[in-house]
Amino acid sequence: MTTTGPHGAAPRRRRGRPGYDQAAILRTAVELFNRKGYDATSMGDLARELGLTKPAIYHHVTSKEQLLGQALDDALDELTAVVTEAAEERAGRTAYERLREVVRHSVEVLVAHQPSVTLLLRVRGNSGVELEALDRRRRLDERLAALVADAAAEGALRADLPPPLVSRLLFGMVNSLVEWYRADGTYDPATVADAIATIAFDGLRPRGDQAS
Amino acid sequence: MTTTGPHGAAPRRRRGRPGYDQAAILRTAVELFNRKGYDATSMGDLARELGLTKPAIYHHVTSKEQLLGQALDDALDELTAVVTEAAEERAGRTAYERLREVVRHSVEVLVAHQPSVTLLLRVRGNSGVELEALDRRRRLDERLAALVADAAAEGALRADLPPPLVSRLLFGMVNSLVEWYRADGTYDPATVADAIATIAFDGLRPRGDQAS
DNA sequence: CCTACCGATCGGTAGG
DNA sequence: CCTACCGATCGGTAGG
Repeated sequence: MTTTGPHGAAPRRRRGRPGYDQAAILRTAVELFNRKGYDATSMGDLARELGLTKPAIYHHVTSKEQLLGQALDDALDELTAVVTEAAEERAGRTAYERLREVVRHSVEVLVAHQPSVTLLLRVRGNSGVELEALDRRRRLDERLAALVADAAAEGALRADLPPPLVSRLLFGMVNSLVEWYRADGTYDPATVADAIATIAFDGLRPRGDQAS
Repeated sequence: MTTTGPHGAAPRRRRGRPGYDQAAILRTAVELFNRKGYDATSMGDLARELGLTKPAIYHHVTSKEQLLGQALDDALDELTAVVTEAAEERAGRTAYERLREVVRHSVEVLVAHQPSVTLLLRVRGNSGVELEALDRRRRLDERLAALVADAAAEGALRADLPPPLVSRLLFGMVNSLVEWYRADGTYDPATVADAIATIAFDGLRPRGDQAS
């Protein structure tokens, strides 16, 4: 990213507009991809939003698909780290405790990386980049399902619900965050993480218990 | 679906190819829209899938957007019916009981109308049809939030969670169904509805007593 | 970083 | 003269 760069074509002298770097273009692109959908967003839309011409974008970026791939990698790297961390904490912690931690850390990642995670959760598999992302995501979901199964095997989860179904619904609730969460101060991430854990593990009904 | 139909233009004599009716084209279109995304699906794709030429489709359908609009209306009509039904049951039923019924009926609608509901949940607002659907959906979400607030005011839900947040998360879990549910016999709708209600209201941790 | 374009494909419609 | 379509192409725009 300094002097010459790998292409020999890196800008040595600055001329004209101050210019954007790749990261700034990526941020704007991901924001547009989420607002309109990836396919409905044209490189012309992105150029207008940036105040550049369409060809100018290709000075910083090789393709529209590359922008998508970088966002998906960001989301997947972060989510993978959450799951891997929990797996490495095996010593001295129950699966239930690790599952609760995964839920909490997942919420933190969803909030901190909401744009790229939102994009990930909407991928349909229309290209090589998308199919690769779907595959990585599927492997993540399998590791989460295994963690839920371990917690159930410990007896920490009620036995009358199939663990794979529980995993789907629990992380379905977590993932639904990206559809409505706004970092506008209404709820901070810890409040949301607590609410999800409370609903999922303890239930909405007041404790002390009664039946309908 | 019988003899003449409401338009007076029902086919009295068949000639040429057997032909598709509007409903069959809509079904195929919605399936494609969900598989590839609305914008990534061309009318040419739809024509190929149906074994027709592209102009032939326009014999039955006025535009691509009309197909989208019909699917979104189907989903919204069904979901509105669920919420309205619950509101009309006010007499003699608590808000908590009605909320549980809404969850159950929502799952049934999501399963029975999965293609159109899936489409609805992915709408971005890129056209007039989409903006209208988003608006109807927002009004539905408000009615659901009001029902959750009523249940909380009754004391049926724990007081330490903000009802608007509970509503988001509860129906986020319900809606996540469309991302993975397959009517392949793995889980029947009643099992899924029970699992969601159990997780949300009673929690995943084993209870001293469980009645439902 | 722009002007000027390309191969292809888009949603939709012409005449027959 | 109708229905159910076809081959071809419209004006614009996509990513590059």
